[in-house]
Amino acid sequence: MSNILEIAKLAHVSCSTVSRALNGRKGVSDAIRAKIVKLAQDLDYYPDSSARALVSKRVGVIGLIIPRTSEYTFTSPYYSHILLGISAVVTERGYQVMLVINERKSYAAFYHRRMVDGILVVGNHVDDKKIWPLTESGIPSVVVPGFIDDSPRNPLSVNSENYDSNYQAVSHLIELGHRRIAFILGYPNSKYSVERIIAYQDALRDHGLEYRVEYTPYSDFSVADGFRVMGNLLDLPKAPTAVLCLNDSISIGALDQIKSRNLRIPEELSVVVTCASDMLAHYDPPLSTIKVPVVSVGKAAASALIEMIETGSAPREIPKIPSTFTIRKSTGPCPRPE
Amino acid sequence: MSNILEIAKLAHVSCSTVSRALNGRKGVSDAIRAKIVKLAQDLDYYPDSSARALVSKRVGVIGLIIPRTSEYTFTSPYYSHILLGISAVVTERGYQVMLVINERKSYAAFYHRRMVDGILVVGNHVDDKKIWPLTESGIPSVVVPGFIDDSPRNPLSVNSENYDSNYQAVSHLIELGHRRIAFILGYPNSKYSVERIIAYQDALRDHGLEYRVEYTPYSDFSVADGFRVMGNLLDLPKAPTAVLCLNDSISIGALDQIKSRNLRIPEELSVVVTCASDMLAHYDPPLSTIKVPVVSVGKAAASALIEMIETGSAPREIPKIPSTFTIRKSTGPCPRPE
DNA sequence: CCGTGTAACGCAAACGTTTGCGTTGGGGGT
DNA sequence: ACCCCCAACGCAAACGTTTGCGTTACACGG
Repeated sequence: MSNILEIAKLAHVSCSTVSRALNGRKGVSDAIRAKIVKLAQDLDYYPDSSARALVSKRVGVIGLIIPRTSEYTFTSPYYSHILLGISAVVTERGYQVMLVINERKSYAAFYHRRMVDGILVVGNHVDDKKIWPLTESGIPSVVVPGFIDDSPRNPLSVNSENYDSNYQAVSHLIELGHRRIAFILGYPNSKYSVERIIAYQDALRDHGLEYRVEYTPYSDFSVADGFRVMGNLLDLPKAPTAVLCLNDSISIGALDQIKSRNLRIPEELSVVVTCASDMLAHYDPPLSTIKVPVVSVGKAAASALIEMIETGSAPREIPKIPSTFTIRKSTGPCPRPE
Repeated sequence: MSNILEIAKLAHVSCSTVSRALNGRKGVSDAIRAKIVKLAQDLDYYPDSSARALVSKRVGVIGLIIPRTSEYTFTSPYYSHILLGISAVVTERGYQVMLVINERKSYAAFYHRRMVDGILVVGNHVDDKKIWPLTESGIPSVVVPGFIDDSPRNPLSVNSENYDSNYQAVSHLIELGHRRIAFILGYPNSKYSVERIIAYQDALRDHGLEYRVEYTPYSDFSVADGFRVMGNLLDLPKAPTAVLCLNDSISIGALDQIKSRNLRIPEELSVVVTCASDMLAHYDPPLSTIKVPVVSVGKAAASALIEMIETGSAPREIPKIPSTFTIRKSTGPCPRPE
């Protein structure tokens, strides 16, 4: 309701002094600063964001693009944890988050209209043609998680390390004697899937095993599809003796399928799940898990974007957030060695 | 990059004419309007939101408060569908959505700083003390879904109709001969739970049945807790012959529990699920369902808020969005009549 | 006592847009 | 021919803040 000029009059100073005092800049004595701060408190003063943005050219808002504002993205534990990480950093750095849900216009328009200082794209199955204009216009922008190819036209991207942990998990199963190891994947073009399938293939090859495509079915990342695909695997003439699941939802669906057939874990079937959340933390038996630190990924992405905004240049290197493979009780010796 | 003045010079008109032309107001001839529009296109002109907001006092943004920016809210099908409805309306009406995730400051501060034109509170387990200042300051605000009590201090709220559909479902089960009917609830203080439990109690009473508290356990709304609570119910000395579940997640957990015990639906146990999403649409057998039109709830809330913003007064009456009870194959005659 | 540096503060422009009011010109009614 | 009205357009203030620059006053060293 009140503005800077009003405070200035009551404090018998100029409005520039009020601005400096309230923004914590130097050039104002402690006594006057205290008086101004108290006055602002009493008058219930709030700075007008629009006026501030108009002159300072910064609005303190980052745009969050969730390409599919659909059931899937909001519902997915993976994405909701990324959002948690983003929220934490953004709040800490004093920014706000604007959801960019109006996809009819280009993403860049939100920057050009000065509604946001930078853009954070969440989701790796994004239409490249809507992404490229961001880098071409020099708009501070980060894509998380990762990106499919490393074209120079793509913005900076942040991802977890996906190769090592998967390699370890597959090696672990092989060392337990398993030869028929399945891996339920997600969408074919997801970088998330690609890195892991390569690790899987490498581990097989390094141990002298053959890669068989029928053991690496795709899914749509959902619980229902995890259930369906797991059923297909178990119906194979040579059903796998061990299975890895790519994400939380697939894991839940697959475990449901296994439970519905009364197969014992790990006596009859070994299971390794990939977890972003801790929804499966209390499963019986405790699950051997590839834990993906998704919250950290979100934090790293937000940090990188804010650094781009504030320094005007891209960070040197984005650290890959390491995943960790932990052996628990859901993986055991192969029941029927060949 | 370019501004209104630049366009004005090139078009040999004043900047007020440019403003009127671009905003579709009358008072500018067709010829000049066309020239200005083309010029704006060529110059890649975007209006500066800050400057516009500064003078017009409207920013075209609504603040979205999700009290728990936690795993729960983002993950829940219920809330994600509300967000879908909100998104649709907000986009259609030309607004943007800002996530209010900085809970350290009061919600009202976002309005006073003119970052938002109104505030939409999503979630009914909200701290009242953070809500009240909204109405007291006359800030356009809507709470969805519903609110616990009808204190005049509370803002406008939007909810689905919850009583009738639940009454019908319970009556349906009673008419099938069931006498031991369980109802897995959510948090005790959720309005969502309260209305439904009253309908449940009324239906029992109207049919001369006794209400037994051990059949109406609380849960935390999650899949895991649905699983746990369903297990407790089935372990009762007098286990129920029919069960209702309050939301999607509880339903999934409860169905998992039933499946893990190999109980046949509906021969051994009748089930009625409450659905906001269609995650359970293809379940076998097809489920008797209380369908809650959550997307519509979100739409109604957003519409009401925008009306408050634009007219300055609260809408007369918010329609209750009706839920519908549909009988399918998961409810059958009571297996062991008493 | 003088010169110099510095902290504290005021002045006023600038940011880009909207909008009330004033002016102009031309057309239509009497 | 006169008056009046309205459409089309310009002028300039206003929105609230930030900030570069100028001014003042005071301390301090020489």
